[in-house]
Amino acid sequence: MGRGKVELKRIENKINRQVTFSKRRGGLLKKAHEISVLCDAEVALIVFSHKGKLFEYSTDSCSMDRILEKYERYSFAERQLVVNEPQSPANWSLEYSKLRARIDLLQRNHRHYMGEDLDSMSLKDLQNLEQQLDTALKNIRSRKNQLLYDSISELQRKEKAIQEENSMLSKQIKEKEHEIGQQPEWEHQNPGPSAPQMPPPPPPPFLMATPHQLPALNIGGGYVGEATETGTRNNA
Amino acid sequence: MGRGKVELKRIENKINRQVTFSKRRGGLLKKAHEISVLCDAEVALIVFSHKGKLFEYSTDSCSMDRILEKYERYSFAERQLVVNEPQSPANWSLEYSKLRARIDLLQRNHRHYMGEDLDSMSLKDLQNLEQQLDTALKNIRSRKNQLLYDSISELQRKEKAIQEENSMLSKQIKEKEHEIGQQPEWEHQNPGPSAPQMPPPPPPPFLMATPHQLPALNIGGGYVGEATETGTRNNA
DNA sequence: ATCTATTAATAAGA
DNA sequence: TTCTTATTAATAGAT
Repeated sequence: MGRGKVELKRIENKINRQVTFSKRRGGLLKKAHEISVLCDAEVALIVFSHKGKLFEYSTDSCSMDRILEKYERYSFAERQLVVNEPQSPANWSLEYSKLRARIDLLQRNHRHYMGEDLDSMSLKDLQNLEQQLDTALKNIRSRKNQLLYDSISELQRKEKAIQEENSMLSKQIKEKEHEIGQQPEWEHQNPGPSAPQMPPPPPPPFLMATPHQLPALNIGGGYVGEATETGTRNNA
Repeated sequence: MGRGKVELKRIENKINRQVTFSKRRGGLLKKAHEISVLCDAEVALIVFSHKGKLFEYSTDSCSMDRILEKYERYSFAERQLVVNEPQSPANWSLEYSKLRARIDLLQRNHRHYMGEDLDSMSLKDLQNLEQQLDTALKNIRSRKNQLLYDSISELQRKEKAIQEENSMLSKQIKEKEHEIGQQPEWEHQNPGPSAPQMPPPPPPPFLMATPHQLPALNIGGGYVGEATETGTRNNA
């Protein structure tokens, strides 16, 4: 819109670029505000000019910080925060405050995840948080069950191996007896040397802990698992 | 732009609002990208829909996180929030690593709270985490219900006040009629001026959001709500 | 989602 | 920076 189409590439003329920036920046902030009001959306817009000057807009009902915090809650691709060790002493102070800021943010967030400091949160935020925790809880329980099942399988495997070893040993003993001759006392003490059916061992102790979370522990039968994933991510 | 001017206020029609949001969101992201390219600016744009769905744009040369980090640096610089700066240079390095360690911890923690990175956790850890999240979830739901009940009380209070005002006005009208003489037409238009039993108002809109989370909120009769949206993430 | 009549944004020029 | 104006772009309402 304007006297002539404009190609989507960096404007090389410096003056022109600055003028365009100024105009479009106004338009962008305006549109951000409009969608925020018209559609009841939460918008956070940050623009740094080429020269590094900061311009920002955020939906007034909540501050920029609040939206960024919310964003972090969503964006669980955690920032790995590549902080280069400050080189010169002049940078120390700056880097230090950066870290402090980040810690504050994380801590605030964490308190929310602990179900604390909820007074500042809106109903909608609470609902989102609830959903996230619910999903997390499902994942955690799923993982826990997986560990339990693994343990059980391992124990069963061991049991089987030991039983087989047992049979083997019994057989060997019998052979020895035949070679050397009868030793009736032994027979008495080991009445069924190769008894094929031993009673199953008691369940491992941790199974007693939370019985209600293991509704269908069909050991040796089909696998019972649960798939959980609510939060999906689309990238276009 | 469009068939008719549009007033800068919340679009009350839900369908309309959603359509407009979808269209303008596209426009906004596009314009953000354009200014970013044309003018060589760094842009970070975060939009949460009314329902809490996240949309974002950030200048590709640097990630969203980098821009947000930069923003925080600016923001904090402006607020001059220089937190207890370490005093002697000898301490700086130490303090710095301390903060780093703390951040790493918080981040790892946060992922666990999101139900991620669980492979490294022991069964005991998982059980603890489960317990904590369960408690947190209870708090959050409790707080949410508190908000809902507060809203309801407030609405009921208002309703009562309005009804009383209504009765008062009706009474005044009747008195006027007596003074001036019969005006039967009025009587017809206001059939029951001080009707003591009005039908209950519909439940407030937010009640429609998550029916299953409000097991006992039988206010003004039953209702049927709609399911909530899970947090998804789009990147354009 | 697609189509257009309109309005809004803005490029270029002053 | 600001104003003007010719043009393009965005989009409201309808389909």
